[in-house]
Amino acid sequence: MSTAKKLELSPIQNNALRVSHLLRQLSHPQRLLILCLLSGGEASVHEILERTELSQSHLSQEINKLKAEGFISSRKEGRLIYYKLHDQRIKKLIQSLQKIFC
Amino acid sequence: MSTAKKLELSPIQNNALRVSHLLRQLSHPQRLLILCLLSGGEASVHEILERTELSQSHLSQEINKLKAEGFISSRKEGRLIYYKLHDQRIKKLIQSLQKIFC
DNA sequence: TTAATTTATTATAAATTTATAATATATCAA
DNA sequence: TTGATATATTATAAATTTATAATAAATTAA
Repeated sequence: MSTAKKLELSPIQNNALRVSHLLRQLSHPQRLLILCLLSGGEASVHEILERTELSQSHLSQEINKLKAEGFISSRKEGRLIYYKLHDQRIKKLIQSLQKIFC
Repeated sequence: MSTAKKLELSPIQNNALRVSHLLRQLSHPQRLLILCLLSGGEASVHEILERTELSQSHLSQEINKLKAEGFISSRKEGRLIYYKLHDQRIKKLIQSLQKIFC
């Protein structure tokens, strides 16, 4: 049903939907910050925790969202978990944002 | 008070806040579409209405938000109101998005 | 084994955003 | 002046997002 509805959309509407959905993830300050940090390379959850202003639990949830979207991927090493950017388009976007706004 | 809090933030936190806030505006499909349309040049509310999937009232409200953020500006001509992109950074961002995702 | 550390999960309260309906205002044409 | 058209405003219901607290699970060190 929602699939059918999506298929009815014009290509432009569809693009707007796709891209806006993805931008929603970047529209939260701490999530954006996480992606910026990771654009500089891999980091453990603990390292990210120190550089964002989130509680442990909250950070974990936000990381989950980014992972669910396929933006980041993880690697386990002992009891640490390292995350890194997984989507090249997101990497490009972060770079564009830095170029334009920072 | 909230000002004081903002001043306490590190420059990086501050950037994340600024930019995420602005991305929030682009993270709504029809708002993003409006900006994309306007990146192709001026358009009247009525023209925008025909190319988005919003009610008249809803469109007006969304346009208001974009205007309040300084993303777009208006010009009145008779009973029509024309809007156009007002922020060069937003224009650049829309172009980047199109390049990366479309 | 026990305790400490690192990360995830679940439930939920609080805040914000989105959408709808009703109404208002301004401009023009007849 | 009246009616039609274009746009804005206000109130508010509904949906979504964000944040907090409590708890769980996995790993390592002692």
